[in-house]
Amino acid sequence: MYHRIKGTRDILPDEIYQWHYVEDKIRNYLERCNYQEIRTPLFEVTELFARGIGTDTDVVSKEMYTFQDKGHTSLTLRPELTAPVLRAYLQNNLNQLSPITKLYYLGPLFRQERPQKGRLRQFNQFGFEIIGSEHPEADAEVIQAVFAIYQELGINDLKVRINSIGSRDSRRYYLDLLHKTLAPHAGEFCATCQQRLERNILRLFDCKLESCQALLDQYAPLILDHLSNADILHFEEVQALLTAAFVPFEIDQKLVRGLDYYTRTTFEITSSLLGSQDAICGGGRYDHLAEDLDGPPTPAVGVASGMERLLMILNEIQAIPQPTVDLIYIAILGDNARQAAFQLVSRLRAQGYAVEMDFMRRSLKAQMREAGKKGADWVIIIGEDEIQKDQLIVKNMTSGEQKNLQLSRATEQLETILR
RNA sequence: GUGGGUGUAGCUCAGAUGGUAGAGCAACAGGUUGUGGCCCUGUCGGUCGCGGGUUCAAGUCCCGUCACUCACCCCA
Repeated sequence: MYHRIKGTRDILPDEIYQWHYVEDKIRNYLERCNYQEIRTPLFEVTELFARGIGTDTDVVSKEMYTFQDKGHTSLTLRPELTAPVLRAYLQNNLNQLSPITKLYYLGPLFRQERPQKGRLRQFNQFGFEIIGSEHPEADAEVIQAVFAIYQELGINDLKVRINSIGSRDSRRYYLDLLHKTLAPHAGEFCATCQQRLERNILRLFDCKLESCQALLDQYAPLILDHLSNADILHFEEVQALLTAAFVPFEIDQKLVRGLDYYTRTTFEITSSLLGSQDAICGGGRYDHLAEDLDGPPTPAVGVASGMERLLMILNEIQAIPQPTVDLIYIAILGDNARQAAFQLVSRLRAQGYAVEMDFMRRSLKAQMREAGKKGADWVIIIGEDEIQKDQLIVKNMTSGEQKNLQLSRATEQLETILR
């Protein structure tokens, strides 16, 4: 017997309605914001991710599913969607159609990590991007919109954290400063932090060790104290806009995101209902990604939200309504009734009804049980007797009432009963 | 990659000190002749993850291995 590979999931029929429900809600809200859907390939040339996300990031350095195709091109199953979306935006010259483009997506991503709660190797995200605007209202809309989607789905206890890591220039200045300040104390940090100090200094803030955090509190300059005036202004306006839109948030100067392309605004929304991986979405501004991908300078901001994590929360708070079934079941008795029944099935379906008939040739009792189990509202019984008398029986499964109708005029007569 | 937990019927789980397995639910069939949901009865269903070892005897002890899971790193 074959098994699913590690970190993947089968979404079975009794769960799929949840996905449909959530996807509908997401699409509905995003289309109210006038985002348009985009679908890009599941794999891309490896270099797109290496250049877009950054070779030093964990995602690129150790989590990608990379392989060679027969033309010896290195391909990678997409580990995130911002870079592919921007690639598509540039390649198809969407910037020629309008200076501003709002895109959303929904689909699977792949990262070869050790699976755990809320973390899979193939997982789904929805996300959206505003490409073309450098202004804080774009940042604010992205945060406001994801937050609103969660609210419409019935989730309330969420924590929105925002930060600004500055434009590239002021960030470079800050990183230098940070390094200069901390280097003399390097020996006091834990082993991994010592590596972070040299490789990816912002990650120091992620360390869970109290000793390291204490050192940071003592020595590290705070990023917000070292941004340019323009950065500060931008960040303040984002905050003002969020406040105006009633989005609660807190500033977290230690919020650092793991992808290199971010500039200025970064944010994350977390839920206490998830496990240790508590972020339901994350995003930010990436004003230089277009250039990094050899396009013209194009400011942009976006967010990516985990579908599985979203569903975990919704199940936890039981916020997904049961699906409604709307089914007519046709019970058949005897070989002579089968053709008439099958004909009725096809007629009723053509009229728009959901209809299913018995395929097991079992007793009427068993067929009724089956109909009940499937949640059928009506059962139509066609047996040998009925064929003889040009009749059929319609039974209402809720009230238990049943009526005889004329088989040859079944479709018209049913119309009035089934409504 | 590192550490912890778990692995017994389709599902959820019980199986003290070792003596070759059970329950509930589900499935299926009956409870009079062609009618569901409740109730009752019965039936089906397991090489106890896999491989070694100890023992007269192992689901139960030991070793190994695989899988799942949670956590670290990082992220959705």
